[in-house]
Amino acid sequence: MGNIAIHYTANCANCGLQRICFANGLHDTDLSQLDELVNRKPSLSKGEYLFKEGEKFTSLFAVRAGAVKLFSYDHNNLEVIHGFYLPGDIVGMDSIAYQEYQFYAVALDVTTVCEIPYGQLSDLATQVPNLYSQIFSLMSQEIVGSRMYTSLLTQKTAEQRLAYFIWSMSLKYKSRGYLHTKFRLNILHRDVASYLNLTPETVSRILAKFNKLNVLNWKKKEITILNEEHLKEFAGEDALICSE
Amino acid sequence: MGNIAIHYTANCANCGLQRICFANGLHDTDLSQLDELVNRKPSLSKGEYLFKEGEKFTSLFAVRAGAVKLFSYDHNNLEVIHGFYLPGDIVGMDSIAYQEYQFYAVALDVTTVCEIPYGQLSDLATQVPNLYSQIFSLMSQEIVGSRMYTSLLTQKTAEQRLAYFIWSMSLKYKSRGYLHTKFRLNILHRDVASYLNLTPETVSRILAKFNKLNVLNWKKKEITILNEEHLKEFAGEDALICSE
DNA sequence: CGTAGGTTTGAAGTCAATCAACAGTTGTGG
DNA sequence: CCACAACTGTTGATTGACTTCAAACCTACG
Repeated sequence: MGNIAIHYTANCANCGLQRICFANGLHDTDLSQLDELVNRKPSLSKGEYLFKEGEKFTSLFAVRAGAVKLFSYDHNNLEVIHGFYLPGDIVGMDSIAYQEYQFYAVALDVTTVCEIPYGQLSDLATQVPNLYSQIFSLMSQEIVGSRMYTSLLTQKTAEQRLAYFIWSMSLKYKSRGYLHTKFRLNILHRDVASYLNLTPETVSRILAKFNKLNVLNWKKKEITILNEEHLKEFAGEDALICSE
Repeated sequence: MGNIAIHYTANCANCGLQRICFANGLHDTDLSQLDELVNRKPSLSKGEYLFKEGEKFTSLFAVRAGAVKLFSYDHNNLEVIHGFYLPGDIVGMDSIAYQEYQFYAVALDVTTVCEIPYGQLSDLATQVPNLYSQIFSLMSQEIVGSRMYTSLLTQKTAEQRLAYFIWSMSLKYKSRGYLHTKFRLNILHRDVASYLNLTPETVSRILAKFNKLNVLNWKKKEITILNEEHLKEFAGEDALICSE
């Protein structure tokens, strides 16, 4: 069961995610400049931190593989989860305004990221206006995404929230070209509950219901969607905007 | 009771809000360039729209006086309120990523705004790196602010939410140099309820309680805070970060 | 001065949380 | 590789914070 190390040089030009990363809309020459400042780290294993709350803000991170959760602690020292980041997502933009990271970011699985030093990105952008537009656009999407998340938590029932969450994960995999009706999602039910502002008990009860109704099955980190239409209905008719 | 029109030329250099607007940290020469692209509109009266959902995105708006609410409609055609904007706040940043405004923005009172055409702002910023930093910073603050708002709605009780809302309004007036224990706030209880994800009935009941306990009084658009310490306690010990 | 929209107050209802007990899963050390 | 401990997930009974429904009372403004 030894792994054979596959050796190739990752770069922005050959990255399958460039359409949804900073690289979107850049010319080849600009792309190679962006490529040069990206620091490609070795894989993080489960439980390793990208950054912690209060640390000096230095870089943004683009997720290339795996999954990252962003969280803080409430006054009872319980985790409050602000989001899950999958390949193509950018982590850390909320910390630009401040000198330090605002939250904790931890790998949920074996995860690879591109580290993008913010100072250098910012410098490069002064020479590449398209890059600025791209950063603005991503930040603006983050604001709208955050408003939509708030609507999800406040306007929808527990059942709708969970159905929407799973449906949007499925959509994400679909947009990345993966199978979207059966995929691995290494997120604890407890963490999903926290993200959706529910208790693990409630999540468990709703999953039991979905399973009974043959809508979907979530066992051992593996999600199987059995009835997409039905799932969408549970998510609520006026499905929220999904950025991708 | 006729008004005497006071005639003077408003500009960024003499604006009392420059520290919290885009102008923050700019040199005099850059400031005058920013000043030139700002379009100062005549006052809006109550009920006039800055923009509507779906309209082409052209400009950001800095509130100079009055109040603006940002909202959309839910599936029952009821208003969902995303925020209130007071002097010094910037409206519209969530729409940068898209070609069109994402929400409705309406004046709640007689309101004056500076219209900042986004294309021109963006062009100017390519020549003035400090301006870029300032835009990034404001957007990043908007993201963090949005996360904090979500925490408020999901982690706090109805009583804490309302106490925090009033307390943060008071702080805002304080930071702008106004009296912070007695001020006019032309926001309907119904709108506050919507913003805090409560019903008007619940807001009414809690205000009755605060009034009975001599914590504060909110009658006829006028808020009087009688016991600041007590109000802060009702808002919850680990008071949320307030950006200003 | 009258009326429509906003607010208040009380009674009844509900969704999801909490509490509690058990079952299944994972990971670790002997 | 098994055994045990610690963690994670499930299920049922009960509770509570806020909503919903209903009706009366303001108050702003034509």
